[in-house]
Amino acid sequence: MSKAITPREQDYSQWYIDIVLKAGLADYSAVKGCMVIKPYGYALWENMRDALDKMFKETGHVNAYFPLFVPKSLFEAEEKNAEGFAKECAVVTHYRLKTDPNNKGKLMVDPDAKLEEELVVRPTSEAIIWNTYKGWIQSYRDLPILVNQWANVVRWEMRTRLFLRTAEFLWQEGHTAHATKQEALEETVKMLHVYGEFAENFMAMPVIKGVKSANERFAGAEDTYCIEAMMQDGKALQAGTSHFLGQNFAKAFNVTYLDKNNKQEFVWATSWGVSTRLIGALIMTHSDNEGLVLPPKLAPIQVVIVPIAKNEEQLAAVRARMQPLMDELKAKNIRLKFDDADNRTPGWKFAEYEMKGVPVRIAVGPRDLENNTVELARRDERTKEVKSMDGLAAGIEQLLVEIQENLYKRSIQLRETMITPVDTYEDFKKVLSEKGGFISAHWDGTSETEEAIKTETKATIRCIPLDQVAEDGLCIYSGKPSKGRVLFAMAY
RNA sequence: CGAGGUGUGGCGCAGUUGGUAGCGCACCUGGUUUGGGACCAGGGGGUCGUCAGUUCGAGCCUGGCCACCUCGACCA
Repeated sequence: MSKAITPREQDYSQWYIDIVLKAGLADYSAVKGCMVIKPYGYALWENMRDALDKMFKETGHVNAYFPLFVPKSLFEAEEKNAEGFAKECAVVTHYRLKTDPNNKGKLMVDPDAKLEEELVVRPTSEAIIWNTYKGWIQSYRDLPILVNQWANVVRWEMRTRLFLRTAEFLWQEGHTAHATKQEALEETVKMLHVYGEFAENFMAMPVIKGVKSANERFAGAEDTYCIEAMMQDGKALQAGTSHFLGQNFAKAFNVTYLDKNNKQEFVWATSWGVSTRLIGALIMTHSDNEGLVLPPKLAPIQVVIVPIAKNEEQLAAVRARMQPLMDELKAKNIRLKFDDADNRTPGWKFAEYEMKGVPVRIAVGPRDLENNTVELARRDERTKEVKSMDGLAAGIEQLLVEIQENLYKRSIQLRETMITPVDTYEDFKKVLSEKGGFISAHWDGTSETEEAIKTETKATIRCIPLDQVAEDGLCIYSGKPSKGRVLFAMAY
């Protein structure tokens, strides 16, 4: 592994790629656009997944699993959804290979094994799930259905980026069914807040909650709510979405229930999801030129102990001295690694764990054993100090909390500087090209205006913030009246 | 899909006028080391992306093909 990563200032894209590869999160694979998530990256995802899963269950959801394949006839049932995804669907047409008679040792698709009906590899699961829900729902007593699934999906993207947009990715998708519009709307917003809370509390990543404009809405949704995060380079990243699907899927799949008055009604739906893209968001929110920076709540390793020893006896002495501390930390459920690998020097390990974003590092050597101290280093601020071994476990526990808070504080400060209100299109273009970030501006509410701005500047409306203040103004583009500001940005 | 790039040991790369493959890191052994990516000595490991052509001889020349990456277009 080479030593340096490309500095952020020099080439942000390359910096990001370097972090992903050199921190050992993921690798390129033999398949274009698909990545291998390596153990360290997967451990990070597992921590995210576990925290989210707990939050889903606390809000009454249960997990289930639906098929990877969606028969084409089901996939196309909800027209807007199908159209929206059609261009990026992988399709299974055959179910068998055979040896190629003209090419020894090679296989070919068996033309006799053509499927009667093509199977779409799910880019999202609304279709297969709503086809299933049809059989689950007869009465209002069957509602609500609050199901989530952890799964992989495939979207055959032209252009991929590690974690941010891969052809196959891991995610969770919640699919709920409700008796009333009101309840479905409440669910949509509730899950948006779950995502917001996860982003802020666990990822230490500030997000803006809002609603998508019609142009950016999920195909098949009545409304798409989202959390939008601001990356260090001034580009926005959609970090999670929660969709109010109305009765679109219920109508497409004829999912109805009998209400208390024995009246047949269509079911109301929501769906919501976050993906491994969050790992990309995490990287671009906190990391620096030394590598990854991870919030303690999600870090696979929260504390690493690097022993410094000239020989086996010294190593044994360090280990013995650290054992009580390690026991204490483990009792506090702190994820810990004691790195006694003898083929790496301490200096190498210091650099390596900084690259991997481990929040707290402890170095202990003979000098410390003598003085009853350790060297304690924190990744977020890259500072280190000598601390007494006495009361260290509690101090470390506190430090992890402090680092978590500091990362959030730091990123929200940066984010605040990245929201710029503008009142003219000239200023809009100027801020966009010179500074980036979110631009808060008046918009007349039409798709035409949004489209025109996108064509001219590549910026899109990231969201209409939920906390938008009522303010009369004029659309920066059309000059028509507007009742509040929306957020524009260049986006990933 | 457009532009560019790259394919040589696990990784990163070099390879001159064509003469039968090398460097750094990593790995193995031994020793010295270890407080910010250690050092010495010895050692193992490569059908040079693929197919064809030119040639006595191809990593190198010619042509085709394939793969992956980057940037852009596209993208809920």
